[in-house]
Amino acid sequence: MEKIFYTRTGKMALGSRLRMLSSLFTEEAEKIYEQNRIPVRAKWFPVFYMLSQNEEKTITEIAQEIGHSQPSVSRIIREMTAKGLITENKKSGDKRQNRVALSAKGKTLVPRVLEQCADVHNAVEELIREATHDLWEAIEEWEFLLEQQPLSRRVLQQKKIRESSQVRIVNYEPKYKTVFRTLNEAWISQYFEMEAADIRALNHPDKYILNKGGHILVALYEEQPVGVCALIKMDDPDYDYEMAKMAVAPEAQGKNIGKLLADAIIHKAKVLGASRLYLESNTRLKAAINLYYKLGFKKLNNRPSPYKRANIQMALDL
Amino acid sequence: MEKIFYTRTGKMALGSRLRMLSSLFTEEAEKIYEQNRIPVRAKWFPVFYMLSQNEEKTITEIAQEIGHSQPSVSRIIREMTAKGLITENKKSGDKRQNRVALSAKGKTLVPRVLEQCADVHNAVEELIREATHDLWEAIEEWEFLLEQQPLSRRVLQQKKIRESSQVRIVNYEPKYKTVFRTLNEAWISQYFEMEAADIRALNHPDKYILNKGGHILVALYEEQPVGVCALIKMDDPDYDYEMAKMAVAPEAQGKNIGKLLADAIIHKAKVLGASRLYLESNTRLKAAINLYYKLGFKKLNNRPSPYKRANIQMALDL
DNA sequence: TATATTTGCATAACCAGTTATGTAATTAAG
DNA sequence: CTTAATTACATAACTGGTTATGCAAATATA
Repeated sequence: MEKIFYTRTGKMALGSRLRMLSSLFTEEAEKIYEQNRIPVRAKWFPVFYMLSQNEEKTITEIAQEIGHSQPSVSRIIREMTAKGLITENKKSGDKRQNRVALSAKGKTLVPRVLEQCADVHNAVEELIREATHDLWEAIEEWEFLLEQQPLSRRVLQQKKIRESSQVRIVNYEPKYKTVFRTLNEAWISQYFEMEAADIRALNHPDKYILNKGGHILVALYEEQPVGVCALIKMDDPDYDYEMAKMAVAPEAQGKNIGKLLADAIIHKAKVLGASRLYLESNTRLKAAINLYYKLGFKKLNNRPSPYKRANIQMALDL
Repeated sequence: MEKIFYTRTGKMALGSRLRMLSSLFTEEAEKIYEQNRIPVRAKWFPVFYMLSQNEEKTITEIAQEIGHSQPSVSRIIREMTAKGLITENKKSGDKRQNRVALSAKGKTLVPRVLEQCADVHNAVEELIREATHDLWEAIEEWEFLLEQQPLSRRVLQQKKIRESSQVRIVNYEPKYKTVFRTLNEAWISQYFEMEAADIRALNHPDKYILNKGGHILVALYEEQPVGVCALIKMDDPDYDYEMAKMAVAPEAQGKNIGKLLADAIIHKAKVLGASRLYLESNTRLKAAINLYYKLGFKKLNNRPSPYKRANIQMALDL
């Protein structure tokens, strides 16, 4: 492969580089058996090795132990049988099983294969010593890291980071009045029903939110308003503000906008000197509840609410 | 794959680990396209990327640039065409060529694919930062090291090292008389013809070699004599000894025995206080001549020889 | 004890690549 | 200017793996 291609596509090429390196190894392995005149195919090795550990085994056992699929082992056994390395069907009780073992001819090859195996081991170890970056350790580590969190998840996170950087949170202006109403109407009427308190607040945000000492923030993605959230002054002496009326346009979801809005609202509350935030929601809104937990909100016990849909209430100490 | 299997077979499993890791990447790549709703197969990426660099290209050009075989690109282009991403056959002069380019539909996907490509790049870079062993660098280094000397060569060297350690060089004893004769007869009559001087020396090594102040060393492999070499006292004031009658049994060749014998002979000569060694040979014996050069012997100009087959003469200053 | 489920494995079909092959178009050589 | 060699590419066949499928044997369940 052209080196140029790698450097131009960046780390995206890691997959194909791995493929190339692994196919190089496969080819070389085949050559090694040839040069030692061992009549065993390189790809038989795992099966051969398991059987060299003297006991007879079933196809499925071998497959599990070497991490191949059962049909793959099935075929390798067929090929090895054709070359006379395997005695098949040493039937035990279970007639479904194909208990296989190395034939006499197969057994005579064992020491040579194991010697060669040791040579390969040493050659690889020497390569590792020669290199400054330990490929073996690196693979082990990557297997672990990718098991912790698969590449696809990691890429998704990168996407969110990238898209977050294209989001701007701005203060409410009269031109966002419609957006504030429609975005909220959308999710409320999708999951629940619009209530009197909703209609009041959404139709007259100045009167019911802003003029009472509240605030509204708007999220812009590519300069278009796609999310809103309100910080409403409360009368309750225990709480300073309520975080409410958070809505993100469906087409802009998955871009971390909810989180960015909430962060901005919390920051705003702190700047305003608040020490405790309140919110109410409904457990059907899984993603939202999840976000609130991540922000540090804690569930609290019933407090009267003007909304029928509220079945969970949470608070955050700033 | 069972972790146990790795640890038991040692570094031999490197190939299959690489294969597993690379197939993991392939699967994840497919998922990533899916989760971003990009209607492009992961395996199309290299081709797509090349074409996104705006110019139209021929199949073969693409294949060379991305390092795939031509039929592989041919098929990818067919698949992409079926999905309407490619406009084919933008015919230039050469009617054999299939000049392809992204269609309008294909072009609309370019920014999304490139964005995703950047996300993958960043995700991998973060993984590299997270890991202590740099997989990317390791692969690069291994590609280089294996290009310098392929794995099969390295394994061969390991084999030689292992077998060398099973070789013992011992002094001649009367019981090795037959071996000394037959091993030498074998190669002489295979390549040339036995001459009078050969027959004398091989039948009466005591009289013609040992009693004249010469020595014979024997190489044992698994306690069997498989190689011989003689150090013959010379009359010539310019040279102390001649290294001659070196022979290794065909079945024991490739185990570095020739080298070990020669080293031992040279060492013996030094111990005996010699300062210059002489040998004669024939250029048809490529492997032998090669060995002599490696030992430091230098070609010299004609000196009379009792042997017809001698067409090259060499000397080594100790 | 009859029936449903599970298991072991062979076989088939698929996959993403490869090498080998055939053919038409082009270029080089006589 | 004809013939030979080369080139571009599609197609076929192979490779080393996979998943899907089907069947018979064994086990669990009613």
